[in-house]
Amino acid sequence: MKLSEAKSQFIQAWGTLGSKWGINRTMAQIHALLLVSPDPMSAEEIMEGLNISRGNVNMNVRELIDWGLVDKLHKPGDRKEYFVAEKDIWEVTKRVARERKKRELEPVLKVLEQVSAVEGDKKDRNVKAFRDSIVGIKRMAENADKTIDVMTKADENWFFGSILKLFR
Amino acid sequence: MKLSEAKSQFIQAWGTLGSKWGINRTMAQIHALLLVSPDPMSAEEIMEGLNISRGNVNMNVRELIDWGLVDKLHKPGDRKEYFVAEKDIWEVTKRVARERKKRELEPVLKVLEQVSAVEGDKKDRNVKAFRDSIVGIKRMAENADKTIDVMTKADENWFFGSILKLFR
DNA sequence: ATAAACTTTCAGAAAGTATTGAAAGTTTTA
DNA sequence: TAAAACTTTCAATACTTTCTGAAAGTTTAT
Repeated sequence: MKLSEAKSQFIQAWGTLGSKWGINRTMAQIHALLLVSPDPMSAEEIMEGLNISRGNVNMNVRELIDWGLVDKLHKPGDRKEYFVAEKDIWEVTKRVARERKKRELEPVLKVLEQVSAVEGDKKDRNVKAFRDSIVGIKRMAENADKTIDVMTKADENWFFGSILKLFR
Repeated sequence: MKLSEAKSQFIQAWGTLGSKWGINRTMAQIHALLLVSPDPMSAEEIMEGLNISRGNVNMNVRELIDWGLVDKLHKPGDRKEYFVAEKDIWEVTKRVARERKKRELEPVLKVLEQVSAVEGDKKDRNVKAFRDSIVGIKRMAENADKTIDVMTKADENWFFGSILKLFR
């Protein structure tokens, strides 16, 4: 397989994966493009590489920077801005986990906390069913939350090594 | 807080979470509704509970059944179909993990395998950057894959207990 | 066999999301 | 200071996904 073909297949696949995880397809594709590029790329180059507009590049690159997955940099003697992706995949994984925890898990935990305060007669089966469900979900969410905390401080080999050894 | 209010807040939050994870909002809401209901519900009841159409209920319930999160059941002497959600959240988590692994992780692993076969001169920095990236992502994906295998066979307390103890 | 009770389908409508591209904004150079 | 070289914004548009509801399909009871 030729490099150009391999690249485009990978970019395609990364975009598809992203869109199944609530991430804009183009954003994931830009990320993929930068991941496999040996050098920083300019907005122009990204536009050409993916056949998308300037505005689209700008928006999605900004979002990637926001997630901590891409950095902006300047080359001496050049006024263009260039973009590089964080290449360490474990670092990428941790940043995504941290970000999603903050944006998604934490808000849900807050709601779970609130709705736990449902007033109630223990004999009402509706109240009981609700409480039981919420308690279970809350425990699960708290476990996930703690696990992410731990993971985002760990080294990759240690983390997976330990888990996989444990359950062998 | 009153039960009705708590329920609707929870359903709302679950729907929002779902949509951020690439799951249809309504599907997540139906799931939430069934999760907190003490009894199986009919299509009619779901329609009323969420103010959605018959077709919409049918489609999304089918999808939930497909994911193994909801079961169809019949009450004796009643020709309507009723639906119940799996209430054990650890079981739910494992089924979702298994399903997403199959639908998303495995296809990506296949592509990574394929594009690893890029032909290449080791001196070409483009080839080298591509290879390095793909190798890293592949290793990460394989670790995730194995971890899910292990998790989907484990008991909740054992799984989280062990991880959290390990990193304390 | 047929009517009633229920479920499924699916084309079109509505809602939601992403993209473009031209205009406005900013920074640098001369 | 002015113009060139870039970057950012955003209203309009295109695209994608979801939802509706009426019609078609299926099952059950008599």
